[in-house]
Order: sequence, then C-alpha cells, then structure tokens
Amino acid sequence: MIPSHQLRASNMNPIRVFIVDDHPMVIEGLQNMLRADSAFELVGHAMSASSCKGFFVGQFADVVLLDINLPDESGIQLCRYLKNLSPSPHILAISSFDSGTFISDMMNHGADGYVMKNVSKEELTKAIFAVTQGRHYLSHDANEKLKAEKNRREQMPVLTVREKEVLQLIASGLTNAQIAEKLFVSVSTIDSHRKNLLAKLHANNTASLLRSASENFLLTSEK
Amino acid sequence: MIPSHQLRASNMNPIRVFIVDDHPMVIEGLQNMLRADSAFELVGHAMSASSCKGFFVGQFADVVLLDINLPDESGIQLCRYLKNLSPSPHILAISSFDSGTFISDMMNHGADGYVMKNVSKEELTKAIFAVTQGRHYLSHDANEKLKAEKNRREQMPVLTVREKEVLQLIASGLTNAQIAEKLFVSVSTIDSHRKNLLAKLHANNTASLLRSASENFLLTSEK
DNA sequence: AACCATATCCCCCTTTTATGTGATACCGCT
DNA sequence: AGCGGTATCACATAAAAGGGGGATATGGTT
Repeated sequence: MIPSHQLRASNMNPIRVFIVDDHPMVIEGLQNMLRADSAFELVGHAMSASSCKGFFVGQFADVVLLDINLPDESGIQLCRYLKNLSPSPHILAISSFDSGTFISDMMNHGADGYVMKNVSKEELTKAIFAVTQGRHYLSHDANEKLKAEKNRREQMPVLTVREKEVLQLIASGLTNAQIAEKLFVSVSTIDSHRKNLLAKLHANNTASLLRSASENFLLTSEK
Repeated sequence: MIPSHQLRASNMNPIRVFIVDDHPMVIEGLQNMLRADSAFELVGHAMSASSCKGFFVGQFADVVLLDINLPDESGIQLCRYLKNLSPSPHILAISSFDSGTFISDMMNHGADGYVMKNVSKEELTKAIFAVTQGRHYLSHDANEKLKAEKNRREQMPVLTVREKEVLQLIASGLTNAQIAEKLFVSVSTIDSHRKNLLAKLHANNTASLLRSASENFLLTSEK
C-alpha cells in the first residue's frame, strides 16, 4: 500500500505550517523536520498563546502544530479559539504527555490530530497531510489512551455537585460535624452524603473512599 | 561583566557533545542550536539508555546532554553509569519537568548541570561551557526548585520502615484489624503505629493523615 | 552498663464512622 | 398529576478510629 503522503501531487501549493510551542528547541526541531520537504511552507511560530493570537493565523496558515502546555494559557483553550476563527486552521496537537485526559480534552475542543513529541519525521508529515485533508490523525499510543479514557469516563461514578463538595471537604480532613457547620446543614445530612459517596465509589471506609476518588480524578476540582 | 562563554579562546579544541533523548525533534533542535557554533562538535546521539551504552561515550565526548525521561531506563541511572566510566563525560541534564525531586536526584547521581527544555540557545551554550569547565550549572528555576526540595526533605517527618508499611496499608483501605492480620501482629500494635503516624504527620483523622502523607510523597513507595 | 529508638502489646474511654431504614420537600420533566 | 433525582433530616446500632496512659523486649550506640 502506498503511504498517503506519497499520493500528494508535486504541483500543489505547499501546506502552510504555523508552530506554537514555548520550547525553542522543539520549534527548531519541528522546523528542521519540515524545512527540507517542499510540500511544506513554514509561515511562522509563536511561543505563547497570547503571542499566537497576535498573528492572523487563520488567514495564512493551513495547519497549526500546537503544544498543549503553554506558559500563559492552556493549549486546549487556544485550540478552541483557533477553531472559532474563519477561516480556521487545522490543528495538530503535539504533546509530551500521553495522558488520556489531555488527548480527550484536545479532541473535544476541535483538534484534528494528536501526536507525541517523540514523533518521527515520517509520522509527523503523515499526520499533517491527514489533518489538512480533513481527516483525523491519532498516533497509535494516543488512540489507545483515548479509548481507555472514554472507557474510564463511562465507568466513572456520577456524583452530584453537593457530593463532590462534601468529598472535597472530607479529603481536606474535616469531620462530618465540621462539614455540617461549614455548609449550614445538619450532621445527618452530611452523614447521608457520606453514605452515598461510599456506595457510589464502592468504598467501605474513609481511606478506600479517598483512594477510589483519587483513581477517578474526583479530587483536584474536575467539575 | 563578560559572559563566561566569551572568555573561551577561539583556538581551543571544540567541545565534543553527545545527545541522549528519545524525541527526534529535541535532538534536531539541540543540534541546530549548537551546529552553527564552532565551539562545539556534535559527536552523535542516542535515543535510549541501552543505545547510549553501546557507544564509547566516555572516550570521545566531553559533555552529554541527557534527557531524564528515556523509554527503557531512567536518565538518573544512566547518569550514574556514565559518571562511573573513565574517562567520564560531564553531564548536563535536560528535562521538561522542573520537579524538585528529579533535579535533586539527578544532581545527587553526578549530574553537573540541569536546564529545562525551554532553554534558549544562549543559556544552553552557557550551561555547556560551565559544566565542561568543571563548574555546576542550574537554571534559575531549577535552582529555586532545588532549594525548595532540600527544605522539603528537611521538614519531612521521619517514619520508620514499619510505619511506612502500615501507612501504605491504611492508604490502600484496610482497617486496623485487617492490617494486624496481614502483618501477624495484634490490633493494639497497629493502633500504636497509627497513633504515631497521626502524631508525626500532624493529623487527627484518616483523611488528614493521607492528605499529609500525600503532600510529603510518603505514598508511592519512596523508601 | 546505661541509653535510645523501634516494635510489640495492653487498658480505658470518647469520638467519629459505617450501616440500615426511614421521611419530607423541591425541582424538572412527561 | 405522577415520577425520578436531589437534598435535606432523623433514629438506632455496631464498628472503627482517636486520644490518654503505660509496659516489655530487642538491638545498636555510647
């Protein structure tokens, strides 16, 4: 089978690539990988989200290689911003983290593809061609992680806002009485919430409750 | 004041640089930063610890730019290995993580310097010159983190092996009775250990105990 | 030999949690 | 008007954990 990127006709306009990453060496590395290939035209780069917004990226780039971790703003939000431009560029997310949460968030905010920073030149070009043609591209690892993440979210117990609130306060070390006082309700109420939390998280004491909560990323304010 | 790297005489032998990183684009980026400067000679690179050991790095490199996160083996262990060679190269650790634990571990295993992956060309060359001259180099951020880490380790409560063992079992959700059974001791003993843990970690219930333990990285088997 | 940290065990008592089985009220949806 | 989910509160009992006090044995250090 012929690799997709070899199907590209040589007389087409080059794909205009814009890079957003706060690591100079990553920018250099990406540019180096693409410079030699006449299929690409490097139209610029930004090292922060705000800087990126200063360019008319939508106007003169076909694809943005977007790092998830930027100093000023999450790449996830920048992704949404870029996708709301018109015309909007295709987005290929590039990250050193293969956390399923990140991948899922990025794709849900409009990214067209996701590759790790340890990507080879071959895979990178393949990914860029894919997203510029309107297809999605996920590296093998990213795909696996995404599936696992979807699975996790389905399995994840559904807590009410009040329950999450109580859970946080339990985790912070307060007793039921202290929580009740803080929330201006009776101790019985907190007792109930606690019972429901134990049941929903399949726990039978505080320690296993917190363990289970932590495994499901229920602490650290994931609303 | 004249930057140290300008003090270098132009007739000196170039500094032989070897790169270890599993990210092709980082390798490209680093090489690109250094290639133009005649003070450096790029003598090769490896993308894994085992591959690195296949080269006679000690023989023909003055400095190794070493990523902490390698696919097969921790960069920390590779660092120790390289430092035990003779002659041994100078090591400049390069990481995308500024976790104090990593920095501290790296420096304790013989690294001569530590910079983040978002390092500029100027700082990188400065760091390389420093370590090849036998001096240590820490980026400003790394230095701050290292100090904070030292402070943390001093403040950290000292637990006995038995206490750590009990702590782990508590965190896993077992009751005192279950722990006692598992360790073949009486419940009273676990009761005592638990009391001591509460006192040492300034906690007054299971939740705050686990919270405090987590803050001190006492879970996740840091012996 | 005296000291100290560690690990083991015990008693007493109080507070907090865990478990069960309710009830009432509000809200949004059908 | 009825249903389901959420939040609130209550009563009761049992189990577990928190907070004092102490005792004994062991191994290593000084």
